[in-house]
Amino acid sequence: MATLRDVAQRANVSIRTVSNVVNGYAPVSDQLRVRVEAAIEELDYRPNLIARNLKQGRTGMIALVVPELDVPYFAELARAVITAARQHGYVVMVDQTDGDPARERELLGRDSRATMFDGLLLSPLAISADELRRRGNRVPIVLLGEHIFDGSVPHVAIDNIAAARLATEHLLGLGRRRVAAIGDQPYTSGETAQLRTQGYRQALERHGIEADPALVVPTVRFHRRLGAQAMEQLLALPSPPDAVFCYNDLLALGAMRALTRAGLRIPHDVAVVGLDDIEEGAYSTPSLTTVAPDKAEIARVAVGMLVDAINGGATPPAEIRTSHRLVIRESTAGF
Amino acid sequence: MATLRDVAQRANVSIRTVSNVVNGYAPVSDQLRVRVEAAIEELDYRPNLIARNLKQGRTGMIALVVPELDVPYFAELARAVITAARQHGYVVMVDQTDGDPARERELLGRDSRATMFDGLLLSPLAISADELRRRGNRVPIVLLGEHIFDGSVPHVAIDNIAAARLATEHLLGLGRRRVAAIGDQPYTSGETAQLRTQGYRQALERHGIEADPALVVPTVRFHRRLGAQAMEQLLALPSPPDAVFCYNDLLALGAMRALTRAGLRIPHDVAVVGLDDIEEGAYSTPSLTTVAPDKAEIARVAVGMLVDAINGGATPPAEIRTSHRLVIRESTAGF
DNA sequence: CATGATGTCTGCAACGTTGCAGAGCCCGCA
DNA sequence: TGCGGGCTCTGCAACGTTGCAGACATCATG
Repeated sequence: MATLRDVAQRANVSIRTVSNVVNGYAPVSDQLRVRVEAAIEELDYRPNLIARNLKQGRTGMIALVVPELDVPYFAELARAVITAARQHGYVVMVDQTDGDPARERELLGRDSRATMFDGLLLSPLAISADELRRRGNRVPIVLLGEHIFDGSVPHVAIDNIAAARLATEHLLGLGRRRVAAIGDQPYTSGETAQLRTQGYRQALERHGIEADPALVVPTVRFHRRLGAQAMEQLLALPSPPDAVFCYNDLLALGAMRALTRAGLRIPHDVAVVGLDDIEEGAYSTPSLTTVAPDKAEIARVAVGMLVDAINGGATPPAEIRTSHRLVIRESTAGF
Repeated sequence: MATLRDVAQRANVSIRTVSNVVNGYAPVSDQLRVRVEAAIEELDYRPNLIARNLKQGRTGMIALVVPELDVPYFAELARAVITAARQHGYVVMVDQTDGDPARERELLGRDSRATMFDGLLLSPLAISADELRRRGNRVPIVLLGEHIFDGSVPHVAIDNIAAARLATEHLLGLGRRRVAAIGDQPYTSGETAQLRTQGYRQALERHGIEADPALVVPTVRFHRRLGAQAMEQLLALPSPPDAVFCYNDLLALGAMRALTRAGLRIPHDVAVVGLDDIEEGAYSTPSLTTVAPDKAEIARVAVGMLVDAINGGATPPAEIRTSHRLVIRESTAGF
């Protein structure tokens, strides 16, 4: 690989001048510029970005860390983040933790590659705010999605309680009275799920319906298969539900699959609502009513905050609530 | 951020010794090691990876470039690549081109960030082998997926002709005789699609069935909506098909959606086969028969070749065919 | 013609790290 | 006691780039 030095030698100018030509910094006479550009061309010189990064103390890269990249929600979010980052001149390194707490913690550890990035977008599953706070002031971090939040780390998420309430009230509005919930996670790291359960309960309460504990089915993760299993469990109840709010679309798609297999009609026998608005739900049979977070907005806001933190240094840690809306499709609207 | 120098000062040793402790290179006495480690701890020192990279001439990062990250196939592939790369000690920068030829070419251009990576995995849509060859010997590249190949760039893909033939013959084996194909791309950059069309034709030929041009519907891209549109077009024919081979699962899911909406039964009226084996197809209603490429194998082989090229220097450009198999589900097997 | 202003170009140092070669020390052995 | 060898530790230089300060030439101006 040709370096600035090689080009300088060939063009018979100083290294510095070549650098000036490459970056368009200082004024360079046309004569020299032409000569330098010719040398660049002949040697097929390309700037060594690593050296440039070292010198400038920045890489122009941010990292996006998600649990699983092939979960449609994260894939769609990743796409939005890449697009948003690009508009600020950043590229995105995507990594996944497989939901493994140890892998999440690696990020904060001593040998983390985090120093290669100007900033970090993290969608945490297991890591606590406490751990994050203790990490000292290193690379700027913005959290994506809900998590216990103590004000020390900026984060961007929808209002999970309101979103869950909206979904549940939609089902109640259809006249359903035995509304189940799939996806609760009543243990430490399941804050998002717990908030959604709160929203679900609030909606029931507002309609004067007593919550039936048997109708709230926890799942360790938010995958199709677990949604199907949970639905089967609900159908086996003495008095099965006439509607289900699933904490994400994958659970809902799995639940619909189980309903169909059981010979039940959606929404006639059981209405289904999801959350995430992944593209798959718009094409499923039946198509899925869902609460849609504005992923582009999440990405835009999060990347914006991160870039501010990178440039400005001290942005006040903020907790941003992005918008969501109900998208009504066949799974609650007739077929 | 503390540097080696800071730690060295605090521990009263040379910079070099600190470096040795950090990297475990030379033997260091326990006494010194403890002192250095204490200083590291107190200053919360972390190695500057950019400087290390510059010194060592490698970054430990490879880039994966795909058209669209939220297309399930690419998301699943990306996950497999990240996993495979991790086992070689590499992390993966994922970028997407949105299928924009200009964005693909940027990668090879002078100001590309490609110099930040030790290697490049590229799933090209628009770029030609010719352009790739001309790029001179820079970062090692391995291509993913089918593309016109002249032996100058290594690439990894399934045998598209065989895969398409397998799908089509499965439909013919069910006794279907009007087998349609959705997804042809009879223009420059559509080599993958063209190969699948060849396989489709070969299967028809082997069964002595004359190909009906009206049954081959091209689509500009491989998305659900286009699959639905193509299916509607086929249903409008005077003599509609009794089976469809879709060039990927998304097209197939869209097609099934159109069939269901039209009140037709799958597979009773029309059988459907896709290609890619995305998880979504296992949970659709009906679930989707598909030809499954071994994505883990693709990732493993491609990353392996890339790492070899990075280390060894000159690996012979090879064209690797990875395996595929037919996964039979409800869309061709009764409901 | 002297002067300063302007316009080009350059050398030096530094970013933080690691490779290399060698310095100093201590130990065991003759 | 002297010497060689092994074990620790260190200083220097370099990776390829850019910031800075300044050198030099040219030009306009008084």
